[in-house]
Amino acid sequence: MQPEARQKRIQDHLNRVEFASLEELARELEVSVSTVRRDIAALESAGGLRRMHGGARLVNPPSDEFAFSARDTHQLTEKEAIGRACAELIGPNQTVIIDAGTTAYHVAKNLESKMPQIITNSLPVANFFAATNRAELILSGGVIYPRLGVLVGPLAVEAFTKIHADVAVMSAGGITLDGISNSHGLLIEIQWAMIRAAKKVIFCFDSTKFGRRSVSPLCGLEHVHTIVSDWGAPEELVRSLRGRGLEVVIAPQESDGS
Amino acid sequence: MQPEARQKRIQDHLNRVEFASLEELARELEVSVSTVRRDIAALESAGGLRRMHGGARLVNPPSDEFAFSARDTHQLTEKEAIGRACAELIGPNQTVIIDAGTTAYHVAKNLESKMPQIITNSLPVANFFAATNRAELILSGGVIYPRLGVLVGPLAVEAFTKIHADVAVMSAGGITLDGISNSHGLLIEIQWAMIRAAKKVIFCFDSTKFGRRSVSPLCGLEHVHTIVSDWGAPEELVRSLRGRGLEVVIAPQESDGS
DNA sequence: ATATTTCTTGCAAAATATTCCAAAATGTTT
DNA sequence: AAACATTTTGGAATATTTTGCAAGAAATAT
Repeated sequence: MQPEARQKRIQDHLNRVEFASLEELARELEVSVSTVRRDIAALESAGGLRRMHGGARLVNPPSDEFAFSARDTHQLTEKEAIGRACAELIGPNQTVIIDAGTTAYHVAKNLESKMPQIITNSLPVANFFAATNRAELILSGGVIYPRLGVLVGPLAVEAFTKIHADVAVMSAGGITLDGISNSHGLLIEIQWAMIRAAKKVIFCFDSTKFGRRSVSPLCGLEHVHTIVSDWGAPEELVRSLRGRGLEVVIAPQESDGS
Repeated sequence: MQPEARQKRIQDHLNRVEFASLEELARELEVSVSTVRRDIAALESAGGLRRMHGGARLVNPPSDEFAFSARDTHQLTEKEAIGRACAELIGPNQTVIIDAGTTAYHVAKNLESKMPQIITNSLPVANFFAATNRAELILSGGVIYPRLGVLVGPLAVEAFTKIHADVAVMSAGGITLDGISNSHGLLIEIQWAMIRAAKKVIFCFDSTKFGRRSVSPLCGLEHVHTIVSDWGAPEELVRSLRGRGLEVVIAPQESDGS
């Protein structure tokens, strides 16, 4: 097989899995590890991927988690359903804040057709729209928090205190009747700024987050207007939330396209 | 079979498979490898396909990836050499501003070992460092300029007016004795802010940029401390620049660990 | 700390490209 | 149809590129 064809296959493979070990690629392409090594070196120069110890990873990953990780695919269909349902709550040409985090990312993916103006501190969201050109995307400044691809720090907070938005699409680590909490303390201050900047606040939780309390409390339920979750959300808690005057949207299980 | 008909079959075959090896084509058309070789040579000069080691490839692949700023393969080896040479000018633990643009991107790729603090408005640079903790990366805010993955606008300018850096690694569209110019007017204001924010200003140009003048003037040479280019830079202009007191670094053609 | 895996580098073997030439095929003229 | 000129083809000898391997260096894991 010719080098260029092989390199294209490597790039394609990586576009699907985001990270691949050399051995994996060598087995798949039926060439030696040395050859794969040379190929990914060439591809790195071209800029499509980045060489890592043990393999190669995509430079602009479409999501912030490795797609091959089994743990992620677990909640994937739920998050996609939530993404579709939440996107329907958002009208065309609105200004919408997108929080960092996988669930909010799935909402963003469904927003393309609404010609929105998006404001975010999430690198994956930015990458998604940088490629498509169907939305105006404002990225907050900040320092990159390595594992998550989130922008944090004073620059990020400041960006959100200076703007106003129609909607904020948020996600967090847990929700109880006492309020919403998140596991990453660094994000709390930014999320606060997001909530204050938006006229309407939507929180997205996959159903495993219900009744869970993470380390850092984020805000009380009085700051939230709408909650979107999947079909697995505990009925009783949903009822209580509605009793508090919150709109709770449950995404339907069936998927049309996938 | 006549040559013309055979060449048409080759082109058709390639339109289906995108890549084809010589042996494959020879078998399919029942002619010798030599003949196929001559045919694809003819087709290449006609422009329908591109010849490569082992076979041929469609010149215009149907599903070519979206063109992102970092994927520009023009003057690739030169830019990589410039990247290596320029990285050597930067000390460990420095605060470095990296301009958006392919040449500056190649500098960034060589900076990881220096434990730098990087400040940039380039999404490709951010993506490159997104998964490492060997560099602290600060991304300016701003709205994404779609094709290039650059952050522009007031947020971006403001981010650079508020910070200070040891070095700024810049790139631009052209350099003459009158000064430096760039083709994207949107970037001028940001680049100005970068230059003001840095104690030392390094400009990287591949040699094709010498003597070229782009539409928007950016700054005079008095704001520049160092210029890095490749071995193709015109001697006379280099001498003149040195006469003006500028440090001019010419990257060596072969890659050696100097 | 040591042990293991992965990376680099240099080299020989294999695969592919280039150039040239004679045989075969095609076209032209008598 | 025969003789000749022209083009095309297949193949051989020689460069060039690519590939796989192995030993030492570097990075990561234990």
